[in-house]
Amino acid sequence: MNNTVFVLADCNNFYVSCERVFDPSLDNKPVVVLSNNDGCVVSRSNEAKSLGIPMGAPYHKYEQVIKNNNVAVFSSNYQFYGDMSERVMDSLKIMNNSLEIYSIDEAFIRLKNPKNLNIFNKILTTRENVSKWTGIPMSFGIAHTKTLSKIANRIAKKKTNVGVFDIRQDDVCDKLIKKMPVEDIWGISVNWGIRLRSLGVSTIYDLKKSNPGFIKKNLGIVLERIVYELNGIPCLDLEESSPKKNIMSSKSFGKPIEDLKHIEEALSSYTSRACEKLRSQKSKCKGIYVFIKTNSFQPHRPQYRNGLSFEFELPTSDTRIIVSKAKEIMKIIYRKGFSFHKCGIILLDLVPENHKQSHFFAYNDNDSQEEFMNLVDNLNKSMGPKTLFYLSQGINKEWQMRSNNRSKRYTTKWSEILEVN
DNA sequence: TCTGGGGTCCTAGGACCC
DNA sequence: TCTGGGGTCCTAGGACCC
Repeated sequence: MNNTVFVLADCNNFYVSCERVFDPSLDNKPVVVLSNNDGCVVSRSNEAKSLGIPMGAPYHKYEQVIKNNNVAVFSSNYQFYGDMSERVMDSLKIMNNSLEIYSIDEAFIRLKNPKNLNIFNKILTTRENVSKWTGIPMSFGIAHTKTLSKIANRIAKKKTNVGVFDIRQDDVCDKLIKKMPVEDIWGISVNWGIRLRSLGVSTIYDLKKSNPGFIKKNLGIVLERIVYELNGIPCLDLEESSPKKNIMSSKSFGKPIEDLKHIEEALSSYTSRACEKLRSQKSKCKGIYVFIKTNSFQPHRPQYRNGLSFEFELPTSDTRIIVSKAKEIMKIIYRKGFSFHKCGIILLDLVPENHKQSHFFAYNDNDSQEEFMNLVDNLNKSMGPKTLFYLSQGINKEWQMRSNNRSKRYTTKWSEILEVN
């Protein structure tokens, strides 16, 4: 048996928990947080889960249940959640060096040579400290591989009071996973569940006992790795922060839009956001992909979708260059007479910003461009997002997303700081 | 009326080469 | 008349994740 230990740390009902930190009257009450545009339910308190509101449910379908049960409803407030996430991750980092931030509310911790350590107690302390420092409740799963730590985490969340579960004992593990469906594994969803079941594999234990070669032949290398991981043989290591390879920014509009001018405004705004992210990870992009689509949830309406990519002569992170090219592409893919629902941009093939592959013919004015963009970024950082923005993003914003119940940005905006009376 | 947004990795198949 | 086999690279699309 290998000696490395992986711990998956996961925030409980993260967005709801964030809201509760600044409004304790929400404790023990049903609470949901909606996606952008108030579209779907993306975070639920345990009380809301008990009411049968599923993850990802369209809000409008559950509006009645929500009203009847006095469920508190919040629009998503990503500035706030992002900041709370940073606090949680920083807390984890103080206590554990090897950390992989896997998503806004999850991180893997790797403990090397943990022989002389009482891991369970160490993790209990970690959990207490995060709760004390940030107010966010977490669950922890301890195991020999990442895949098993995910399973341990699920058990910690559902079946323990302390929020920590160690699954390293083989007999303990086997007993539990005999009762768990194969779809409870990280990386196995409905589709693969169906194929596995057709091969006679229906529980996690069944998959653990499968022949890796047979699984590889029938389902590919990803599933084969999972079989090894279930047996305590790590195939996945910590992936310490690597820069993104693509950056996307897209949103559905607050209402259907036909006018090219409004679409261009929205696109400018999303592009500008994508470029900020690009520069903040110190990258440039070699190309872009721009797309537009009608609402596929309304199949009786005329449907249209299109997208087109473009490659720059030189990698760039200049908002002005990227916005103007994105708008050119939009003019090509746009068609008059459709009600559009969403558009977006993906920045492709990102390279480090100092990777200056000079092009013999291309005009190169990088330095003054970079100075200008830095100025804009710094100003927006210190004075608040969108202090300075491009006129092409529009003023009236016909396309602005719906966000009717957003809480205050308690931790990132002075004007919205919590007041105690 | 109202169904999110942002990622990663793998595979199959075509183009091309020797 | 005969028309291989093996390799690489690229891309689109599928599957998964939170």
